[in-house]
Amino acid sequence: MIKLATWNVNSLGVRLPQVLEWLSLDPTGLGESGVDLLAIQETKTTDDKFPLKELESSHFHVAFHGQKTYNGVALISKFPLENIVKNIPGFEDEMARVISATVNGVRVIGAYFPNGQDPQSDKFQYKMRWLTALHDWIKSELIQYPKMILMGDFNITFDARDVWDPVKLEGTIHCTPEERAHLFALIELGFTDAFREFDAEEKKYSWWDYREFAFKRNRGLRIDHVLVSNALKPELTGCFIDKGPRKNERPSDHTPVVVCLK
DNA sequence: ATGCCTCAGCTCCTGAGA
Repeated sequence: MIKLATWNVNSLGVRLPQVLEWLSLDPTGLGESGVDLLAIQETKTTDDKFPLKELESSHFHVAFHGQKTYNGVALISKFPLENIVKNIPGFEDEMARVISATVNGVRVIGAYFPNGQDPQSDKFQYKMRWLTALHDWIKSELIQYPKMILMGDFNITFDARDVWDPVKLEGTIHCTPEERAHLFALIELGFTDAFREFDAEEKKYSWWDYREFAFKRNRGLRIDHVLVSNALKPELTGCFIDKGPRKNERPSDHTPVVVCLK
Protein backbone atom coordinates (compact mmCIF):
# COMPACT_ATOMS: atom_id res chain seq x y z
CA MET A 1 0.00 0.00 0.00
CA ILE A 2 1.12 3.53 -0.82
CA LYS A 3 0.02 6.39 1.39
CA LEU A 4 0.09 10.01 0.29
CA ALA A 5 -1.09 13.11 2.09
CA THR A 6 -1.51 16.85 1.85
CA TRP A 7 -1.18 19.33 4.71
CA ASN A 8 -1.14 23.11 4.83
CA VAL A 9 1.33 23.54 7.69
CA ASN A 10 1.03 27.37 8.03
CA SER A 11 4.79 27.98 8.37
CA LEU A 12 7.26 25.13 8.15
CA GLY A 13 9.58 27.07 10.44
CA VAL A 14 7.05 26.71 13.24
CA ARG A 15 5.63 23.31 12.28
CA LEU A 16 8.71 21.26 11.27
CA PRO A 17 8.76 19.27 14.55
CA GLN A 18 5.07 18.44 14.11
CA VAL A 19 5.64 17.45 10.48
CA LEU A 20 8.51 15.12 11.41
CA GLU A 21 6.51 13.63 14.26
CA TRP A 22 3.44 13.10 12.06
CA LEU A 23 5.56 11.49 9.33
CA SER A 24 6.78 8.93 11.88
CA LEU A 25 3.21 7.85 12.67
CA ASP A 26 0.83 5.62 10.75
CA PRO A 27 -2.19 7.91 10.35
CA THR A 28 -4.28 5.15 8.79
CA GLY A 29 -3.84 2.62 11.55
CA LEU A 30 -3.97 0.09 8.73
CA GLY A 31 -0.29 -0.71 8.40
CA GLU A 32 3.00 -0.32 10.13
CA SER A 33 4.34 2.62 8.13
CA GLY A 34 3.75 6.33 7.92
CA VAL A 35 2.85 8.22 4.76
CA ASP A 36 5.17 7.73 1.80
CA LEU A 37 4.72 11.18 0.35
CA LEU A 38 3.51 14.39 1.97
CA ALA A 39 2.71 17.57 0.04
CA ILE A 40 2.88 20.63 2.25
CA GLN A 41 1.68 24.17 1.64
CA GLU A 42 2.37 27.57 3.18
CA THR A 43 5.95 26.77 4.09
CA LYS A 44 6.48 30.57 4.29
CA THR A 45 10.21 30.09 3.85
CA THR A 46 12.77 30.91 1.19
CA ASP A 47 14.60 27.98 -0.42
CA ASP A 48 17.89 28.84 1.32
CA LYS A 49 16.14 28.42 4.67
CA PHE A 50 14.29 25.22 3.79
CA PRO A 51 15.11 22.52 6.41
CA LEU A 52 16.83 20.26 3.88
CA LYS A 53 19.29 18.70 6.34
CA GLU A 54 16.65 17.85 8.92
CA LEU A 55 14.48 16.10 6.33
CA GLU A 56 17.31 14.36 4.49
CA SER A 57 18.78 13.10 7.75
CA SER A 58 15.36 11.47 8.29
CA HIS A 59 15.91 9.79 4.88
CA PHE A 60 13.34 11.78 2.95
CA HIS A 61 13.67 13.03 -0.60
CA VAL A 62 12.42 16.59 -0.94
CA ALA A 63 11.42 19.10 -3.58
CA PHE A 64 10.57 22.63 -2.58
CA HIS A 65 9.57 25.96 -4.04
CA GLY A 66 9.37 28.78 -1.55
CA GLN A 67 9.44 32.50 -1.08
CA LYS A 68 9.66 35.00 1.72
CA THR A 69 6.72 35.43 4.13
CA TYR A 70 3.92 33.88 2.09
CA ASN A 71 2.96 30.76 0.15
CA GLY A 72 5.64 28.12 -0.50
CA VAL A 73 5.12 24.42 -1.31
CA ALA A 74 7.13 21.22 -0.94
CA LEU A 75 7.03 17.47 -1.44
CA ILE A 76 8.53 15.19 1.22
CA SER A 77 8.90 11.62 0.00
CA LYS A 78 10.33 8.23 0.96
CA PHE A 79 10.85 7.59 -2.76
CA PRO A 80 12.99 9.58 -5.20
CA LEU A 81 11.24 12.52 -6.85
CA GLU A 82 11.68 12.71 -10.62
CA ASN A 83 11.01 15.47 -13.15
CA ILE A 84 10.39 18.20 -10.61
CA VAL A 85 8.46 21.19 -11.98
CA LYS A 86 7.73 24.40 -10.08
CA ASN A 87 4.55 26.44 -10.55
CA ILE A 88 2.43 26.39 -13.73
CA PRO A 89 4.70 26.60 -16.78
CA GLY A 90 3.73 29.50 -19.01
CA PHE A 91 1.74 31.27 -16.30
CA GLU A 92 3.62 34.28 -14.98
CA ASP A 93 3.33 34.18 -11.21
CA GLU A 94 5.52 35.64 -8.48
CA MET A 95 3.88 33.40 -5.91
CA ALA A 96 5.26 29.93 -5.15
CA ARG A 97 2.13 27.78 -5.25
CA VAL A 98 2.74 24.52 -7.12
CA ILE A 99 5.31 21.73 -7.10
CA SER A 100 5.12 18.55 -9.16
CA ALA A 101 7.13 15.35 -9.37
CA THR A 102 6.82 11.78 -10.57
CA VAL A 103 6.95 9.08 -7.91
CA ASN A 104 6.76 5.40 -8.79
CA GLY A 105 5.06 6.24 -12.10
CA VAL A 106 2.46 8.56 -10.55
CA ARG A 107 2.52 12.27 -11.31
CA VAL A 108 1.99 14.10 -8.01
CA ILE A 109 1.04 17.77 -8.01
CA GLY A 110 0.99 19.64 -4.71
CA ALA A 111 -0.74 23.00 -4.87
CA TYR A 112 -1.61 25.97 -2.71
CA PHE A 113 -4.56 27.58 -4.48
CA PRO A 114 -5.03 31.35 -4.03
CA ASN A 115 -7.25 32.36 -1.14
CA GLY A 116 -9.13 35.05 -3.02
CA GLN A 117 -9.90 37.06 0.12
CA ASP A 118 -13.21 38.52 -1.05
CA PRO A 119 -15.26 37.94 -4.21
CA GLN A 120 -15.12 41.70 -4.94
CA SER A 121 -11.34 41.96 -4.60
CA ASP A 122 -8.45 41.96 -7.07
CA LYS A 123 -7.23 38.83 -5.29
CA PHE A 124 -10.39 37.05 -6.35
CA GLN A 125 -9.72 38.01 -9.97
CA TYR A 126 -6.21 36.61 -9.60
CA LYS A 127 -7.69 33.42 -8.15
CA MET A 128 -9.93 33.08 -11.24
CA ARG A 129 -7.00 33.62 -13.62
CA TRP A 130 -4.85 31.15 -11.67
CA LEU A 131 -7.61 28.52 -11.73
CA THR A 132 -8.00 28.91 -15.50
CA ALA A 133 -4.25 28.51 -16.00
CA LEU A 134 -4.18 25.46 -13.72
CA HIS A 135 -7.06 23.84 -15.61
CA ASP A 136 -5.46 24.35 -19.02
CA TRP A 137 -2.08 23.08 -17.81
CA ILE A 138 -3.53 20.01 -16.04
CA LYS A 139 -5.52 19.17 -19.17
CA SER A 140 -2.32 18.88 -21.20
CA GLU A 141 -0.36 17.20 -18.38
CA LEU A 142 -2.94 14.41 -18.19
CA ILE A 143 -2.02 13.36 -21.72
CA GLN A 144 1.59 12.85 -20.66
CA TYR A 145 0.76 11.59 -17.16
CA PRO A 146 -2.58 9.76 -17.08
CA LYS A 147 -1.89 8.51 -13.54
CA MET A 148 -2.07 11.74 -11.57
CA ILE A 149 -2.82 13.02 -8.09
CA LEU A 150 -3.66 16.70 -7.70
CA MET A 151 -3.76 17.56 -4.02
CA GLY A 152 -3.36 20.50 -1.71
CA ASP A 153 -5.11 23.45 -0.16
CA PHE A 154 -7.70 24.24 -2.83
CA ASN A 155 -9.34 27.06 -0.87
CA ILE A 156 -12.68 25.96 -2.40
CA THR A 157 -15.52 23.92 -0.93
CA PHE A 158 -17.38 21.49 -3.20
CA ASP A 159 -20.84 21.95 -1.72
CA ALA A 160 -22.86 22.62 1.44
CA ARG A 161 -21.60 19.45 3.14
CA ASP A 162 -18.14 21.02 3.23
CA VAL A 163 -19.29 24.16 5.09
CA TRP A 164 -20.13 24.48 8.81
CA ASP A 165 -22.87 27.03 8.11
CA PRO A 166 -23.73 26.85 4.41
CA VAL A 167 -26.56 29.39 4.74
CA LYS A 168 -24.52 32.04 6.51
CA LEU A 169 -21.48 31.48 4.28
CA GLU A 170 -23.29 31.18 0.96
CA GLY A 171 -21.54 33.31 -1.66
CA THR A 172 -18.60 34.15 0.59
CA ILE A 173 -15.01 33.25 -0.24
CA HIS A 174 -14.46 29.48 -0.71
CA CYS A 175 -18.18 29.05 -1.33
CA THR A 176 -18.94 31.10 -4.45
CA PRO A 177 -20.44 29.57 -7.62
CA GLU A 178 -17.49 30.97 -9.59
CA GLU A 179 -14.92 29.10 -7.50
CA ARG A 180 -16.96 25.90 -7.52
CA ALA A 181 -17.35 26.08 -11.30
CA HIS A 182 -13.55 26.01 -11.57
CA LEU A 183 -13.35 23.09 -9.13
CA PHE A 184 -15.92 21.09 -11.09
CA ALA A 185 -14.10 21.95 -14.33
CA LEU A 186 -11.03 20.25 -12.88
CA ILE A 187 -13.14 17.22 -11.94
CA GLU A 188 -14.50 17.17 -15.49
CA LEU A 189 -10.97 16.70 -16.83
CA GLY A 190 -11.20 13.21 -15.34
CA PHE A 191 -10.68 13.29 -11.58
CA THR A 192 -12.42 11.97 -8.48
CA ASP A 193 -12.71 13.75 -5.13
CA ALA A 194 -11.05 10.88 -3.23
CA PHE A 195 -12.58 11.78 0.14
CA ARG A 196 -16.16 11.49 -1.08
CA GLU A 197 -15.52 8.02 -2.48
CA PHE A 198 -15.37 6.76 1.09
CA ASP A 199 -17.15 9.29 3.30
CA ALA A 200 -20.44 11.01 2.54
CA GLU A 201 -20.90 12.51 5.99
CA GLU A 202 -21.45 16.20 6.48
CA LYS A 203 -19.39 18.24 8.91
CA LYS A 204 -16.06 16.65 7.98
CA TYR A 205 -13.60 19.51 7.64
CA SER A 206 -9.90 20.06 6.98
CA TRP A 207 -9.63 23.64 8.27
CA TRP A 208 -10.92 25.46 11.35
CA ASP A 209 -10.39 29.13 12.22
CA TYR A 210 -8.02 29.79 15.11
CA ARG A 211 -10.60 32.11 16.62
CA GLU A 212 -13.80 31.53 18.57
CA PHE A 213 -12.93 27.95 19.54
CA ALA A 214 -13.84 26.98 15.97
CA PHE A 215 -12.16 23.56 16.17
CA LYS A 216 -13.80 22.65 19.46
CA ARG A 217 -17.19 23.70 18.02
CA ASN A 218 -16.42 22.02 14.67
CA ARG A 219 -17.00 25.22 12.75
CA GLY A 220 -14.80 24.46 9.75
CA LEU A 221 -14.51 24.04 6.03
CA ARG A 222 -13.37 21.16 3.83
CA ILE A 223 -11.00 23.00 1.50
CA ASP A 224 -8.04 20.60 1.35
CA HIS A 225 -8.59 17.97 -1.31
CA VAL A 226 -7.04 15.00 -3.06
CA LEU A 227 -8.10 14.51 -6.67
CA VAL A 228 -7.24 11.15 -8.24
CA SER A 229 -7.23 10.79 -12.04
CA ASN A 230 -9.45 8.24 -13.74
CA ALA A 231 -6.46 6.14 -14.81
CA LEU A 232 -5.31 5.92 -11.18
CA LYS A 233 -8.74 5.50 -9.61
CA PRO A 234 -8.75 1.67 -9.78
CA GLU A 235 -5.83 1.81 -7.32
CA LEU A 236 -7.64 4.09 -4.84
CA THR A 237 -8.39 2.21 -1.60
CA GLY A 238 -9.06 4.91 1.01
CA CYS A 239 -9.08 8.58 1.91
CA PHE A 240 -9.63 10.35 5.21
CA ILE A 241 -8.95 13.49 7.20
CA ASP A 242 -6.59 13.05 10.16
CA LYS A 243 -7.76 15.52 12.81
CA GLY A 244 -4.93 14.51 15.14
CA PRO A 245 -2.47 17.31 14.32
CA ARG A 246 -5.19 19.98 14.81
CA LYS A 247 -5.18 18.98 18.50
CA ASN A 248 -1.45 19.71 18.91
CA GLU A 249 -0.01 22.60 20.86
CA ARG A 250 0.41 25.48 18.37
CA PRO A 251 -1.37 23.62 15.59
CA SER A 252 -1.69 24.58 11.96
CA ASP A 253 -5.23 25.73 11.23
CA HIS A 254 -5.36 22.97 8.58
CA THR A 255 -5.06 19.24 9.21
CA PRO A 256 -3.76 16.49 6.89
CA VAL A 257 -5.82 14.62 4.32
CA VAL A 258 -4.49 11.11 3.62
CA VAL A 259 -5.08 8.96 0.54
CA CYS A 260 -4.26 5.26 0.16
CA LEU A 261 -3.44 3.49 -3.10
CA LYS A 262 -3.00 -0.22 -3.74
C1' DA B 1 -16.82 44.17 15.42
C1' DT B 2 -12.58 46.18 8.78
C1' DG B 3 -12.86 41.82 15.65
C1' DC B 4 -11.82 37.34 17.55
C1' DC B 5 -6.13 33.95 16.44
C1' DT B 6 -1.60 33.06 14.27
C1' DC B 7 2.46 34.00 11.52
C1' DA B 8 6.31 36.80 9.18
C1' DG B 9 8.80 40.78 9.25
C1' DC B 10 11.53 46.84 7.14
C1' DT B 11 8.83 43.20 14.52
C1' DC B 12 5.79 46.33 19.77
C1' DC B 13 2.12 47.16 14.56
C1' DT B 14 0.50 45.64 9.92
C1' DG B 15 -1.03 42.51 6.17
C1' DA B 16 -2.76 38.20 5.19
C1' DG B 17 -4.86 34.09 5.98
C1' DA B 18 -9.85 31.70 5.41
